[in-house]
Amino acid sequence: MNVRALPKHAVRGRGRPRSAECDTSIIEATLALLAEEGVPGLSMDALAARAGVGKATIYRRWPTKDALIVDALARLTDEPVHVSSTGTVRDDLVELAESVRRKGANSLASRIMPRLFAAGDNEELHRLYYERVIRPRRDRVAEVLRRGVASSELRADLDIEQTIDLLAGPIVYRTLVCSHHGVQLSRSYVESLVDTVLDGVRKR
Amino acid sequence: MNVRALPKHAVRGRGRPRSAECDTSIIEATLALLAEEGVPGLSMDALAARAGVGKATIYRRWPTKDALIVDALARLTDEPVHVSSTGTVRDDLVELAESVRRKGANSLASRIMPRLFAAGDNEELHRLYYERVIRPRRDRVAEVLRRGVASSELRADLDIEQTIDLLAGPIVYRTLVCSHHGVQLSRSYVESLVDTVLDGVRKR
Amino acid sequence: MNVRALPKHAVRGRGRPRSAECDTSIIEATLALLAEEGVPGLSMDALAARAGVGKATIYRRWPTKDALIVDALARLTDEPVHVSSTGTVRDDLVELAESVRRKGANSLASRIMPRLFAAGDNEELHRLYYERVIRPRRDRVAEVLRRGVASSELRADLDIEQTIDLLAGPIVYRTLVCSHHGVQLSRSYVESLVDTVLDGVRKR
Amino acid sequence: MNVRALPKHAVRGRGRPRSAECDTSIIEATLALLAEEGVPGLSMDALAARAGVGKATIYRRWPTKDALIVDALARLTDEPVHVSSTGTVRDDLVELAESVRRKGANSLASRIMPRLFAAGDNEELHRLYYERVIRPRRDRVAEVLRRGVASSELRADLDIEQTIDLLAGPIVYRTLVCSHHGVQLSRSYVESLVDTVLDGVRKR
DNA sequence: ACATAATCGAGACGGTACGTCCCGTCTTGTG
DNA sequence: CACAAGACGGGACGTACCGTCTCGATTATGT
Repeated sequence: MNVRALPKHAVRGRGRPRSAECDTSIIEATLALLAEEGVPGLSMDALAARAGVGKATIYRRWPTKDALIVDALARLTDEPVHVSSTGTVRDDLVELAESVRRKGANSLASRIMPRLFAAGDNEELHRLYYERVIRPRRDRVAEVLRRGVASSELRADLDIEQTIDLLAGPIVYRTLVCSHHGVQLSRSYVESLVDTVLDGVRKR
Repeated sequence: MNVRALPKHAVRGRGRPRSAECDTSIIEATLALLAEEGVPGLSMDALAARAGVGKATIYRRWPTKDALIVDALARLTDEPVHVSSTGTVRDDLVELAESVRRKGANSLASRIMPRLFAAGDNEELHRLYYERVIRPRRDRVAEVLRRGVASSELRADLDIEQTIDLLAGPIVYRTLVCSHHGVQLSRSYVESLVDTVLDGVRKR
Repeated sequence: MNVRALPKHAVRGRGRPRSAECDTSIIEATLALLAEEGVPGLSMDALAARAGVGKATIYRRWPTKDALIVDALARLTDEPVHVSSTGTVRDDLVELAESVRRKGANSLASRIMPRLFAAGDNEELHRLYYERVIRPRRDRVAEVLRRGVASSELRADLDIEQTIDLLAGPIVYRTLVCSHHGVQLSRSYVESLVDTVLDGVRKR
Repeated sequence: MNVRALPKHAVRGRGRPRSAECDTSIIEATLALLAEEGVPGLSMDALAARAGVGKATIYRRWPTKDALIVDALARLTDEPVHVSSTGTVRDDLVELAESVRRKGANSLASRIMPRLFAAGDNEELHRLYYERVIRPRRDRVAEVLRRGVASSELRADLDIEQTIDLLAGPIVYRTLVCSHHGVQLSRSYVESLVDTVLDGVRKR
C-alpha cells in the first residue's frame, strides 16, 4: 500500500547515486509542459531543456515517455478521499464517485488520462496504471460496498466488482466518450447516478 | 441513416476522376497494417507503400491520419444490431449491450477505439467519432428506453441519457480501463448488468 | 577523364528528381562552415541549417561526412595547372610542384586535406580521394617526365613513379608534418627541390 | 635523449600516490583498442572499461585523448635505430630511411600516424608529436648528412633540412597518400630512393 | 596510531551530435 | 486533372560520447 510513484532506482551500487533533484525537476517539467503545451508538445528534447537535464538522465530513469507520464500523473492523483465510516452507504458512494468526477474535471488529468486508458498497446504500462491508480480506488469502493452488505443496506447477492463498474463506468465513459461541446458533469449527476444504481430504473 | 464512411470527393470537375480502387485499397491497407503492426506501425509512408499508392493520394482524400482511421474503423463497425420491437425491454437492452461488448472484444477494434476515446486533443476527430459511431448507438438505446417508459416497464421519471451511460459505461470502462490479464467480459456479465440497472442494488 | 566530383544520383526513376540546388547549397555551406569553424565545427545539424536543408537530404546524397568533404574539397581543387610543352623539363616540373605547394598553402585546403590523407580507416574514401585528386596530378607529372626521358634530358632508366614521389613527397611531408610555427614553404624551396632532384646531393 | 613518454605526475604530496599500474594498464588498453577497433572505436568510456579504470583516472593523467594517443604511440616508436659511424653515408641513410618505412609498414602505427600528421587543428598536439617523434629522427639524419659533408661525400652547399625532406618525404607520402590497394613499400624502393637522391635524375 | 588527503572504481551528470524515421508538402513524368 | 514515385524542410527520436562531478572505499604519509 501507499506505493509511491517513483522511477525505479538502480540497486545501491558503487557509483555516483542518482540525484533526487533530477527526479523532481523532471516530473515538474513534465507536468508544466503538459499543462502548457499538451501531450503533443511534450517532446523529450523540450522536456530535457525545460528540466535543465540531459536526455540520457531521463532515459536512465524511465524507459518510455508514457511511463514517465504515468509517474507524473500519479503525483497529481494522490488526493486521499475522505470517507466517513459513520454515514450512510449512499453518502459514502456519492463522495467516492465525486472524486472520480473531480479528477475527470481536472483539466490536466482529463487530458492525459485518456492516453493511459488508450495504452492498450503497451501492456506493461497499462498494468502499471491499473495497479497504481485504478485498483486502490476500486478497493476503497469495495470496502464501502461490503459494509453496506454487512449492514443490510445492500443486497446480499451483490456482485461487488460489477457494482463498482456501475458507479465508475458511467462517469468515465461520459467524460471520455461523450465529452463533446465542453459539457462537464455536475455533482447532481453523480448523486442521481448513485441513487439510480441503488434503486434501479424499473417501475415498481 | 446508414451513413457510409467514405472520404469526401471533389466536386465532379474536369480532369481525371478519383479512382474508387484507391479508396478501397487504402482502407484495406489501413486495417491490415493496424491488425499486423498496431497503431504505432501505421505510418503514412508504410501505408502508402502497402496500398501501392502515393502519399498524396491519401492526403487528397483524408486530411488527417486520424480521420482515415475513423473511416477505416467505421467499416469494421457497420454491424447492424437487430432489435425486436416485440420482446421485453430487458431483452432488447441485453442485445444492444451485447453489441457493445462484442465490439470491445474484437481485437482490432479494441486496439483502435481507445485512441478515439482519447482523442480529446483533437476536438474535430472526437466530434466525428461521436457523431458517426457513438450517437447512432445511443439513439437506438434511447428508443428502446422510451418504449419501456411508454409501456410502463420503466419508471416515468427516468433520465434517459444517464441510463444509457449506465448500460454502456460499465462495459466500456471494464474493457478499456480494467482489461488487465486479458480477462474478457462474458455474455452473462452483460445480462447481469442489465438486470442490476433495472432493479438496483438496494436491499428490499 | 574529367570525372566530376558529384554525389551519385539515383537511376533516373519515376519520382521527383533530386534538386541540383540542394547539391550546390550543401557543398557551399560545407566549404563556408569549414572555412569559418574548421573541421570540428562541421556538424551535420549545423550544416543542414546553414544550407537550409533537411539532414535527410544530405544523407540521401552522401553516405558519410567524409565523403561529402571529399566532394566539397574537389570543388576547390579543380585548378588546372598550365604546363608549357615547349619549355625545359625543369621549368615544367617547377610549375607542377608549385601547384602542389600552393594547394598546401591554401588555408582551407591545407586544413582539410590532412584529414583525407588520414582516412586510412576508410578504405573506400581513401581510394576515392586518390582516384579523383591524386592520380590525375601524378599523371601530369609522369607525362612531363616521359617527355624529359624522350628528349634525353633525363636518365633513361628513370623510375617514373619514384621520381614523382621525390617531387611531391617532400612538399607534402613538409606541409603536413613539419608545418610547425606557421612556417610556409616558399617558391624558392620548390625550385631548389627540383634542382636537387635533378642533380643529386653527391659531391662530384 | 630518450625522453620517456609518460604522463606528468603530481608533486609528491600527502595523499595516496598515483598507481603506476594504472599508467600501464591504460596505455596497454589504448594500444589494444586501437589495434582491435581502430581509432573510431577508441572511446574514453570503452577505454576506461577495458583498462578497468575510472574515466577520471585517465583524465587525471592526460588532458586529452590525443595526448594519450601520442604517449601510447611513442611506446611503439621507441625503436632505437642503430647507425654505424663507420660505414658509408649511403648505407647509413638507407638504414635510417628503412626505419621510417618499417614504422609505416607497421599496421598499428600506420593507422594512427596519419591522425597525428593531420593534427593541424590541434596545434599543441602537433607540436608535441613533432618534438617527441619527428625531430629526434630528423636530427639523426642531419648528423649523418653533416658527416657526409665533412667527409666530402656530399656537396658542401647542401641544404640539410631539404635533404631530410627528400629522404623521408617520399616514403611518408607514399605510405599515407598513395597506399592504395594495400601496396607496401619494399626495401629495394628505399635503397633506390637514397641512390636517386644522391645522384639525381638528370642524364649525364 | 591515526587523522589527513589524494587516489581509486563506478557511474550519474549536462551537453552535443549522430543517423533514422516520420510528417505533410511539393515536383517530376505518365496516363 | 489524378496517379506512383519519391525528394523536400522540419522535427523528434533514442544512442553514443564527451569531459566533469559525486559517491564510498582505499592507501600512503606526516604527525
